[in-house]
Amino acid sequence: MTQKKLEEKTQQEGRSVRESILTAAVQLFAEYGYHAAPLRDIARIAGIQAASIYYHYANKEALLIEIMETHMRHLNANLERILREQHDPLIRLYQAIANHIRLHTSYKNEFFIIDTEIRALEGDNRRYILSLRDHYESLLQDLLRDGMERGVFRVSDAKVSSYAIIAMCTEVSTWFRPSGRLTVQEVIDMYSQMITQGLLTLPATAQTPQESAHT
Amino acid sequence: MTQKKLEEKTQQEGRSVRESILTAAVQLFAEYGYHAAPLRDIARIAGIQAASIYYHYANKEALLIEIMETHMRHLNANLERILREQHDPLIRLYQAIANHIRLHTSYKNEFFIIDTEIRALEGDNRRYILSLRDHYESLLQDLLRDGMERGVFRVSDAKVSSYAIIAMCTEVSTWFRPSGRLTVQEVIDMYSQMITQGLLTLPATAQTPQESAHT
DNA sequence: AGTTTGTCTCAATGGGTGTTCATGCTGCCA
DNA sequence: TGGCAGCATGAACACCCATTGAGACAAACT
Repeated sequence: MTQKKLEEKTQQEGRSVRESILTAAVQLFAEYGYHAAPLRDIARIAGIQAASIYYHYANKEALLIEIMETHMRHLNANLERILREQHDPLIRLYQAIANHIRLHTSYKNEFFIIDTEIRALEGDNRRYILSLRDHYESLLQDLLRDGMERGVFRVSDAKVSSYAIIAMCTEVSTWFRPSGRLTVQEVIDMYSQMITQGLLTLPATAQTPQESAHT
Repeated sequence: MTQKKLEEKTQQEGRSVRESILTAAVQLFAEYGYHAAPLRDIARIAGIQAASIYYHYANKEALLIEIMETHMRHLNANLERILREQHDPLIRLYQAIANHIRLHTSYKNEFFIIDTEIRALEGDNRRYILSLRDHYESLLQDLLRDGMERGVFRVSDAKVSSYAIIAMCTEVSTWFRPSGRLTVQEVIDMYSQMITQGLLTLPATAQTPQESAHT
């Protein structure tokens, strides 16, 4: 089949078979987990036979990798652009949070898979996806450290802070519903406020209580 | 075998076979995931045959439930005690954070399983574990709402704030190492400060930037 | 026309899975 | 001494899985 004909067929079906397979995989990996999602079910949802998947992908793991790589690259590219275009630490942080939450709500299932199925990968594949995640973390850490040096952010452990920010913003994907009570923008502003200002009404002059913590 | 003799054997072996099975299950569920952890491997680590597991547990899912129930109950019981014994919102919050992080670092694997394998449960079991989680969330939300009413915490969405706090404190279990750079106590204080005071040096008189968020 | 190329399918393969069951062993008690 | 309860086992069962390979079919090219 020639390229011209292929594109016609793609347009005709609305999207290529390859995409149908990936969409089905996202759905089932997110719902049941990678290991509990049979290739046959993915094929059925995509409207083909299980064997046909192997024409488009090398194996089951290749589906997982493509899902993870695509969206991790997307996340990284956006953050890199923000760091390139903005230089005020507070605006950078806000936009980083917005980027993270927007992608994690727009591609709920995909990012949920990234968060829960890394251990299903093996060897080089695992290392590769982890390197993308590490890159994202270090970009955010650079942002935080720069803000601390400029006196905008309180001096703290940039690594730990980045983990905390990523964790809370990532988890939005587990409860957010587009039809729910809050809009994405509202969630972004809430998280931004919580991350920058915390929960207290007044800046504590005294320290956070550290006595009698343990009963 | 009489009860007395059973206990002797237990002491002798250091712990009962039942516990060995559970310990092995925790290890493998955390490392490979519930579905990817074969019962035969669990048995081998516990030093018995796969069939022997069925004398102690009804099936594989029973292992998962026991792990999840034990530690969710533990987490809840501690938070309930804190709310009973403490009434200052700030101390309550600090101790809630400390409790969460202490358990999530002491029982890393167990809580990691709770967070990632709920979808492996079915029907009533799933509902039961989810109800324990919901209970924990509502306890924390009560704590936050009370603090807001008393003017200690900035008024915000208690639900969303509780999700954010839980998410960031939970994720500690994925990176914390007892032999690492930070002690548990240091981590607790960092998170407590970040949650209550945020990242900024100064309380922002102006609003968090909301313009030009989207590129 | 015949040939090639892209796409898909059917049927089979080989291996792994949770679980069951009949049986064996061991120490206790009557 | 015989029988019983607790515990463990090896072998089997029934199923499900990812993957493969040979072939079917259609469209496109020569």
